[in-house]
Amino acid sequence: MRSSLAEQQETMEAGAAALQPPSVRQQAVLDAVLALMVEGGEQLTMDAVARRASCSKETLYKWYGDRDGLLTATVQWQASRVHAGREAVQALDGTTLREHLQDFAVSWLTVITSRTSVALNRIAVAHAGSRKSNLGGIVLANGRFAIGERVKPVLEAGRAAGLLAFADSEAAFRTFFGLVGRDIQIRLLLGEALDLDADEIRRDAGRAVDQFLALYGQAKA
Amino acid sequence: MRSSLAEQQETMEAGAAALQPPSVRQQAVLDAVLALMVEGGEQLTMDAVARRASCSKETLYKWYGDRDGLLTATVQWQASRVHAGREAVQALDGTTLREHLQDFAVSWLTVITSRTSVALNRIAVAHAGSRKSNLGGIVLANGRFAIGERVKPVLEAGRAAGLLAFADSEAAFRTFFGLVGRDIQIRLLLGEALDLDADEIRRDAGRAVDQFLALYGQAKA
DNA sequence: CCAGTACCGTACCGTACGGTACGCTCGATA
DNA sequence: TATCGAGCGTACCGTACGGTACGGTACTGG
Repeated sequence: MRSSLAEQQETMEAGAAALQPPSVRQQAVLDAVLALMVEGGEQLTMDAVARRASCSKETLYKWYGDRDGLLTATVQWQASRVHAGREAVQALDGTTLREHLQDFAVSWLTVITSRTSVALNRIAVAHAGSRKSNLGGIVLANGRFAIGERVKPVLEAGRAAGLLAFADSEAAFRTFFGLVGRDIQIRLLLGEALDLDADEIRRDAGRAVDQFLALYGQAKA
Repeated sequence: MRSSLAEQQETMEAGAAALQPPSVRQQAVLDAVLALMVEGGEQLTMDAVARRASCSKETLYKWYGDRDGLLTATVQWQASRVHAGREAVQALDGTTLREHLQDFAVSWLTVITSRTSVALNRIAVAHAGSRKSNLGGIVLANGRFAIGERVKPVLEAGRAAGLLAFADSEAAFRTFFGLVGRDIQIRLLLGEALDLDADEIRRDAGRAVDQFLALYGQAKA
């Protein structure tokens, strides 16, 4: 008996890339799930997914094992296309450092304010309450922690170039994270409307970067 | 026909104080709900609540109208005992300003890391997804916004005393909020263990206050 | 002592939803 | 053309849970 996708995932760590990427048809199913999550009008039931994806429930169960498996696959599918590869960090000067940080801040704000992210995080948070199949862990691994791992090398390169001063890059990153996100994510998750356009995001990101550099920058920056 | 508590609440704005505080027995019921939320082992069903509170389901429905009414009342009950009254802000010097900010930071961190807050926020976030009865709004009003309204006068007093410099107290508060909370709340909501003891909270708060003062403090501070 | 009220405990109802079974179609392979 | 597997649509099952009904009990006011 061929092992189902669900069984396959069980042995994996949260957030690891899927061993076997979903087929095109499977991607369409997962996109249907995302669409339903985002619209939110309808309950996210297996029937609704099947109807939306024009597939049978039996297929859903064959592919994903159970409802949790489907949700997990959806979260991973979304995660798989969010973060691009990490580019190598070469020598930095003050300007490029600032640009890098600005880019991170903008893309992070863009992600967390997107309807998809809000919907997905809501599901994951709700799920984290009732244990079993840690969607929360996957979301954290691909969100907060993934960006941390991408930002920290930049911070360290900044320090190596004498532009930044800090002892612990993790702590420095967390401060950056706080300055960028502030109360935005929790307000969105709790249902506030609060939509930022690209301009506001850029300004917000700029302010956060300025503040971060004010706290951690060396004279040279 | 006497209007039920649920109907009574409908006409109120999110987060306003209850017109008629719950009776002692009703408080016990709401505490039972909170206890169930925090333990999380059991599903939060009306049956479970009735069993835990040793009351009949019929009574629950009489008092609260429906499940949402019960949840709403629970959130408001918890909110009602979280925030103490706002003390008047008198003249500030650098030391007392720092103390005030430190107190806010400590109490905010203590709240958001408490199991009760995490459980309640999870419920509210989940609820915010499916519209109807805005628990999210209530939680926001009594959490994030309530503390904002308490902190901003202190910031303004600090500015009046020449200790702080900022144009917009809301923006300054949001920075403070971000520096204090960082990634803590979202990590907890998404299920990370991450328990801070009182010492860590105090250190964290101190760091946040230092950073805030570094950004907004005037020479005098 | 009697009515009325509040409320507990429990049984019950309806339905929504997770999960399964099955018949049918369609495309691929021999 | 016959066979087969993948997968769609639909019907079905069991159960959990929101909500209601009702009998029994204890307390209160007359």
